[in-house]
Amino acid sequence: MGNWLFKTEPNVYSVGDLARSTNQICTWDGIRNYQARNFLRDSVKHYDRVFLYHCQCPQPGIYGIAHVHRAGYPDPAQFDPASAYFDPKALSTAPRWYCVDLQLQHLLISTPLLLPEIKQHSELTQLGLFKQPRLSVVPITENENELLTTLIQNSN
DNA sequence: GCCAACGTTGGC
DNA sequence: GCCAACGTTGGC
Repeated sequence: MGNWLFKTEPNVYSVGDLARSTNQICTWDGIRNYQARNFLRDSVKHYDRVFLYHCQCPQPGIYGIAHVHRAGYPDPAQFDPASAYFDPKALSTAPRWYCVDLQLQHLLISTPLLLPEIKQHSELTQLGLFKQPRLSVVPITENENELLTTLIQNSN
């Protein structure tokens, strides 16, 4: 069972948007970075746990927890000329980009785990969030998962 | 808006 | 395949 942290800009897509969608399920599409693509295609599995992180906003932090409802499959947006995520070089026979479906488990909008608190914990300084700040899909170790979960439970 | 880090592109 | 130029990311 894997654990992950996915970043999103709430102006583009937020945990609140996910909470309002049908069955609280969404397609996590539009990832256009090869390392993140490889994770989505090869490593993110059904029922894996995903911490949802809001970035590029006044108070960056974890605003929700989801699980993987459907593991990696070709991102439909790459084939859609009307989509901002359209990729003319992607072929249906050779997709370039992958997505997963997420289902929301815990909405933390009113009690997020904010970045300054995450940074206070020395055990979390090795988070992929900090080691690979450009990556929007990063793995979380089991120890990190447990600590993040405890911190989130304590504030809820 | 700034800036550091780092990914991508394209000429050679 | 190298590498300079350029683009993107994300905290502040």
